[in-house]
Amino acid sequence: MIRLRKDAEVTLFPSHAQKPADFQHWLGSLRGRFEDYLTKQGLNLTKQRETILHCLTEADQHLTAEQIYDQVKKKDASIGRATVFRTIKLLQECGLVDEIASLRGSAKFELKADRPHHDHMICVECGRILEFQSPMMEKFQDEAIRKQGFTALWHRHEIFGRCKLCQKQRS
Amino acid sequence: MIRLRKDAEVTLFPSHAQKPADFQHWLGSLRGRFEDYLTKQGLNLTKQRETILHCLTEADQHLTAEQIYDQVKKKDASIGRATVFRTIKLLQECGLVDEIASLRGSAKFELKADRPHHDHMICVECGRILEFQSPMMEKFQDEAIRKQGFTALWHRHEIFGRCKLCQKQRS
DNA sequence: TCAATAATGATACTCAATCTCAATTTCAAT
DNA sequence: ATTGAAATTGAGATTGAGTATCATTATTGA
Repeated sequence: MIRLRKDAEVTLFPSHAQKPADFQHWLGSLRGRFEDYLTKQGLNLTKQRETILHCLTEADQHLTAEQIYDQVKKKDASIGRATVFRTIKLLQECGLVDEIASLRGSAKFELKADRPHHDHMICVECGRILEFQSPMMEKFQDEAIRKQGFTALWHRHEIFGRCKLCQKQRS
Repeated sequence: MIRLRKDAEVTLFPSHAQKPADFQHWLGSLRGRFEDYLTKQGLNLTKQRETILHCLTEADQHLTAEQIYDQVKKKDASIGRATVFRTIKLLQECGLVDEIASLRGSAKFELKADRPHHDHMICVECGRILEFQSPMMEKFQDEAIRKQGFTALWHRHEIFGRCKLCQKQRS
């Protein structure tokens, strides 16, 4: 028999993460982590890659690659689309960025950085993405993985439906 | 404090579902459910749609639309790709088929029919899809949905990693 | 029967994402 | 600073899954 504390069940997150108080320091530390990873791979932190990371830190919502590209062009119009895609992939590899499947079409991305793992509810009406966390859910997931003898690399848990606001507008 | 029975936690499924003993009866009942849905929508159960459903009942693994198309052509070479895509969509709408995101590229589909809800582990090496079920995980998920005031329509919970066999081959 | 509607298959198209490749930049070792 | 190897880039071509179009065929209900 497993016993659970009721208050440990589920936590809702605000719809987009709050920026750290010391933004510059935070940005610097992320840049450092990116550079460490690149160096380890024999790659360099170019100004394009820095610009793209910078745009992601400024975003306060989940963005598609195209939306990131639009933001990037405001800072440096010469950066190409391919570079944005390539850099997002690098950021995923080093664990700084997570991909979230959008309803249809292009994927959306979020800066993971040091945020705790969380899952998503995606509104099929307005596209809003809500975040939640449930350590107990993770616990049972891990149990399934262990039982199966599987080695998990990453996972996605996405609930599609209608958010509170869009339900109101319907009725 | 919530108390859980340890044996209610996690169930693993065999990698592909077993066929019901009375296959013909099962197929007939699925055909009936499909027809009911179509009729309700003012649509007809054509021989093409019947053939596609039939192929899905015979499959013993998760298939991409293209793979379903290949199977369908063995039964009736005149059926077009578009019809396969359209029919899969109809089968999803009436709850007979579920979509599973594959690692990359095309989606995979499985016949849901009366199988209990389950989630998937997807091996990034060999593409194998393993199934598991955790009522408790669902419970916490529902709690998050309730707290958020969300109305869930469907969800996907997919764990990507390496299966037991592919780990062995690596070491 | 026959008009209205549904369904089909071939093909053109869309769109995100990836690939190619020549040109440029960066780095490490002189 | 110079140089050669390797990394990086941007433009544009390409891929590939899925969708839209549309003329033709099938089905339905009056």
